[in-house]
Amino acid sequence: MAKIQGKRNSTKKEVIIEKASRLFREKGFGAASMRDLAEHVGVEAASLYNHIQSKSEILQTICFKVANEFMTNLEAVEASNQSTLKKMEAIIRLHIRMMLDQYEFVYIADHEWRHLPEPYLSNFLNQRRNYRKRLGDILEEGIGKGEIKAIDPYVAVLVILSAISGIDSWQRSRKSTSAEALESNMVKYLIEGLKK
Amino acid sequence: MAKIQGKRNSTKKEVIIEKASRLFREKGFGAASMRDLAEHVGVEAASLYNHIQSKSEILQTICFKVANEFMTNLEAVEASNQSTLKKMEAIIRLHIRMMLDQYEFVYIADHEWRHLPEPYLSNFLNQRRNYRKRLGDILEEGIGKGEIKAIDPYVAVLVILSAISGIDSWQRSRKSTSAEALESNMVKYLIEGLKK
DNA sequence: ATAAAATGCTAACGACTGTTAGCCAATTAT
DNA sequence: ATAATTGGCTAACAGTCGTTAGCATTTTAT
Repeated sequence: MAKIQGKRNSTKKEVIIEKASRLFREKGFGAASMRDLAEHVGVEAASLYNHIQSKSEILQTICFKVANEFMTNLEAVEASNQSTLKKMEAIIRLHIRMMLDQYEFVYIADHEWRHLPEPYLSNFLNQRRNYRKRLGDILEEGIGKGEIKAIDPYVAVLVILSAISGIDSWQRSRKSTSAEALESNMVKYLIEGLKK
Repeated sequence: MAKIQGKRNSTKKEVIIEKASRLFREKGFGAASMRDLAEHVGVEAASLYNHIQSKSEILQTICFKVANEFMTNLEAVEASNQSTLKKMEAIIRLHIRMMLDQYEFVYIADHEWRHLPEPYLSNFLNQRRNYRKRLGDILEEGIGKGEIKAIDPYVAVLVILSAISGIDSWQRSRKSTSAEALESNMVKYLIEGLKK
């Protein structure tokens, strides 16, 4: 049975996935070994397999957890009755926040999905394509209604998502740019390019 | 002696690096094996070592080749007498072009630098920090002269570079967006956010 | 033609990979 | 108290990794 861990309010499987996310980001999925991971969890490598089925399963869990979270949020935004600009701002802000406080997970979903085994790889890429398509549709609708500038929606989505995912190279140590300032400045830049 | 290859106007070392760049991008540095690479070059794994010294050396060559190319261009732009907007546009266009026609190399310098061994890793990161700093200085000067909008230069650099590096997820197959259209649309979006 | 250098090959080393088997102790359920 | 389950351990497997040694062949220089 999956019981509650003593210290924290999380199962050991969750601890494993959390530690793994850090390791996968630092070394890359291929270069991170199960023995490495085991050491960080405080256990022998073989013992990991009492909680997970394979190394790939960890990657799958992380990637689809992130994908589902973004997708759920997108659906909420789509169903809302805001203006196009407000919708885009909501999405942009969510992406930035996710990047800031679920950094490891988002990073892996962004950069290590290549190592997903089939059929999960195709599945993941389909979801991603679908997500971007629907973001583009929001922009296109906004253009049709004359709410935003007539920019190529595909390029705009590319720019917005890539810009945010680039926060991974942000130097958290810099005092000059706090998380809040980063978010507001980035929103400003990205939204400004959409306004008429 | 490093002699000229029969077919092409390139040494075998260059062929190895070219094939490796493709492989490193597809599988990641850690997951790409020398035996894999050897097969693509048409040779046994051990024979590679007649032309290179190690797997890491290939990564180093690629990363610093790209870094030097960008740095050289930046110096030319800095020395020029253009307006801030023109300077930024020149830099943006170069980045996009590099991304489009030296895709594999740029991708690796962007994503696989983590696997550089010390002291090359520190060296590379220093160069990158320096590059971004100087891009930020160009923007700051433009703001001081009142040529562009008073945006946070650090964030602007982050957005611009990240947006361009995100072209790696661009679907070349899409007929709807040619390389030229992509470039002009992207420049438009990114430059627009800088204008007053 | 002969020497020298470059480049290929096979075989192998030692280290490391993800994962499984089998056993034992601790915890939980009856 | 006893049985059942969970989760830890050690040992090991079969495979792959980057790399080196030693030898053979081809190409270049003299």
